[in-house]
Amino acid sequence: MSKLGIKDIAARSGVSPATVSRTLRNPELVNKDTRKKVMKAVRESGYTPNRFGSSLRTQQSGNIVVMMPDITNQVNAGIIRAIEVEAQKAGYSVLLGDTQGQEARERHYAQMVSSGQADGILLYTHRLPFDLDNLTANLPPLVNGNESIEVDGLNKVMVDNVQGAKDGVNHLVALGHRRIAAVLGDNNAPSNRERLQGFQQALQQAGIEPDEQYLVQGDYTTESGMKAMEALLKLRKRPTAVFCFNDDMAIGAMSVLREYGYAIPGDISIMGFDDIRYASLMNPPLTTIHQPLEEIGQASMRLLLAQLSGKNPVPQHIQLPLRLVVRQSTGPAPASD
Amino acid sequence: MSKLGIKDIAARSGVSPATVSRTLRNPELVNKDTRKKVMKAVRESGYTPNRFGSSLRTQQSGNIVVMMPDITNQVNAGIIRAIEVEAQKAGYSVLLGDTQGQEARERHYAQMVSSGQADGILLYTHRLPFDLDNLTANLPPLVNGNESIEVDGLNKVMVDNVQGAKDGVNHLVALGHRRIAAVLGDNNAPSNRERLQGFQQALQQAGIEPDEQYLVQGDYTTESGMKAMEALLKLRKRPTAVFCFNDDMAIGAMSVLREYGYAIPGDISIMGFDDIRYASLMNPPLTTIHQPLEEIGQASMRLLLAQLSGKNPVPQHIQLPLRLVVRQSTGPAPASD
DNA sequence: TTTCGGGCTGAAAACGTTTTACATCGAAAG
DNA sequence: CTTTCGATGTAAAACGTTTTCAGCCCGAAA
Repeated sequence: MSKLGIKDIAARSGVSPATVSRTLRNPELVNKDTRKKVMKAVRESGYTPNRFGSSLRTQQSGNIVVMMPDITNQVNAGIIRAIEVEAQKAGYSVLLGDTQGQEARERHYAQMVSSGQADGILLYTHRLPFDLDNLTANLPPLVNGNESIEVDGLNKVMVDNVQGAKDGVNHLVALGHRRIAAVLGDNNAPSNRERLQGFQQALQQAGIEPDEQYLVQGDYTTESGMKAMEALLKLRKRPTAVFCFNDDMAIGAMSVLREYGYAIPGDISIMGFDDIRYASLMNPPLTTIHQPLEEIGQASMRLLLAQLSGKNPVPQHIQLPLRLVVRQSTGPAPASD
Repeated sequence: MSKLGIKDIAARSGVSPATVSRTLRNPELVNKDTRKKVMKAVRESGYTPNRFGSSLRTQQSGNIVVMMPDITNQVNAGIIRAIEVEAQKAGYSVLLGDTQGQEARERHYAQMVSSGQADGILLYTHRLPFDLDNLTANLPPLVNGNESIEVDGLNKVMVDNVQGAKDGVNHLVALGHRRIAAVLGDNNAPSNRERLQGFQQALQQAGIEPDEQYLVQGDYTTESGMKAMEALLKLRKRPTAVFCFNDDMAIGAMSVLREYGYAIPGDISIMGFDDIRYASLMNPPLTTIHQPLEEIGQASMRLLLAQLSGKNPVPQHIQLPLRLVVRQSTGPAPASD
C-alpha cells in the first residue's frame, strides 16, 4: 500500500489538489473535461482519499458505534445486522461495541464519540455512559433502543413489552391456565421490568391472584431458564404454564422438562419471548412473542441519521408493536389438579 | 461536545503542546512534576485526544475490520465476540463488516484498509477482496479464518474440518450405521468441501460404498436442512443416520423428522456440526462437532496483532482441533431393514 | 573553571485533506 | 475598447496531533 496522495493525482492529471478534491466531493463545481481527466487519473492509480486527512478537516468520522450487551444474543445480532445495512447505505461504518454488561466497556465506547472517532451512537444498553453533569445540554447524536434509559430528551426506539407480555398471558389464560409462572430476565434490564409489569397487569385483569412463588428470577440466559424451571418443578402446586421472558430461558426450561419427563404442553405449557430463529424449530415449536428486529434496527438508524444530518428535531420515541406467535408449546391447561 | 484541543491543555497547564502529547503517549519522557500538572489539567477538562489528528500523524487508525458473511450466525457471533475482547485489550476497535455474501460489500470493507480507515483485516469469507494484480506483494495486515482462501502467503486460522467430519462419521459407523447421508452446506464454502472430504474418506475407510443419493445439497440454513431431510425421507432406502454439515441444518432436519413422526435416534440418527449454544438443549440434545470459537477469535487476533506490530514473520497457518460431542440425537442403527 | 552529557522542554514541521479567498480568463455588456 | 461578471482554477490556511531537532539547565567529570 503505497502512499498515494491527492497531490499525486493532481500531478497526474495536471490540475491542483483542490480541483481533485472538488471532483471527488462536489463534482458539480468542476468543468466536465477537467472532471474526466481527474477521474481517469483516479481510476488508473487506484487512489482512495485518506480518511484521516479528510476527517480531520471535516470533523466527521463516518463511523457510528453500536453498543450492545452481547452480540452473541440472537436478538442483538439481528438488530445489528439491520443497522449495518442501513448504515452502509448512508455511507457510515459501524463500530462494534460489545459491552458484556460492563460499565467500563460502555464508557470506553462512549469515549469514541467524544474523541471524534465516531459521529453518533446507538445504545442498546440500559445505562447512559456519559457523565451526568454536562448531560442534558450536549449529548452526542444518540438513540436509545430496546432497553429504555430514564433520561429526558433521548431519541428512543422501543418495543411494546408491556403489551407483548399481556398478549402472552392472555393467550395462556384463554387456554384455561390459572397457575401461570414467570421466569424473569435480567433484573436491571428495563425490558424485564416492562414484561413483568404486563404480566402482572394481565393476571390481574383476568382476576388471578398474584402468587409470589410463581415469580422466579432469571437473567435471560439458557442456564438461568433451566435453574428456574427446576425450582418451579419443586413447588407443591406446580404451575400449568410458564412464561419465560425470553426464548433462551424458554429453551432452557423446555430442556429441563424433557429431562424430567414432562410433556409440553400436556403437563406444562411453555411460552417464550423474542421469536429467535430457532423458536419455530424446537420440539415442540415454541409459542412466543415476535420481535421486529429489522424494524428496530432500521428505525434506530433512521433516527440517528436524522440527528447526524444536522436537523435536530424534537426527540422522538418510536414504539414498535410485538406479535404473539402461537405454536405448539402452549396448550389447554391440564383438566385435573 | 466542545472543541477541546491539545493546545487548550497546554495553556491550562503552562507547558507546550509537545509536552502534553508526550505526557499522554510516552509518560516516561517527561518529568514527574510536569506530568502531574498535565494530567490534572487533562482530568479536569475531560480532554480526549482527537483521533484524527493523531491518526493523521501516525498513520494508524486503531481500527481493524472483521469481515463475515453473517453476523447472525452463532458461530460467527461467537468468534467476533472473542475478537472484540482481544482487540480492545490491544487498544483496537473493531469495524463490523457483515458482507451477506455479497462481493460488493466485501470490496467495500476491503477499501477501508486501503483508505487507512482500518489497519488490518480479519477475513472469514472465502474470497480475497483485493485486486489480483498487485496481490502477493503488498497485502495489508490480514488473517484469513475459517473459510480458507487459496492464496499463498496468507496467515490463517483454520479448524480441522476434515478430521472433524471423519470423527463424526466414525461415531456413526461405530453405532452400526451403514446408510449414512450427508446434508452439505454452502457449495462454495471451503469448509463445506473439507467436511465432505472427511465424510467421504471416513466412509471409504469403513468400507462403505459411496452412494450419490445420500449426498444432498444444502446451504447451511435451517430451511435447507428441512428441505434436504424431506428429500431424504422420500428415498426408497432411507438412511439410518444423517450428518448435517452444520447445526442449523441439523436443527431444521430434526424439526422435519418430528413433524413426520420419526423417532430420533430410534428411526434416524442426526448429527450436526458447530455445537452452537442451543445444540445441547434440543430435543433430543444434538450430537455434534464442537468448534472452539473463542480460540479461533483469539488466535486470529494474535496473528493480526503480530503483523500490525511490524514484525512480519513467515505467514503462519494455525489449525485448531475439533471435538466430537456425543449427545442423544445419535444412537444404534435400527436392527431391521 | 571548563567541558561534557543527560534530562527535559519547546518550536516547528509534517501528516493529507478540505475550503476560503483570490486570480485568471473569456465573454458579455456598456 | 473598457468594464463587469461568471466560470473555473489555484494558492494557502486550517484541522489536531506527533515527533524531530535543537536548546536549555544542571550536575559531574576533568
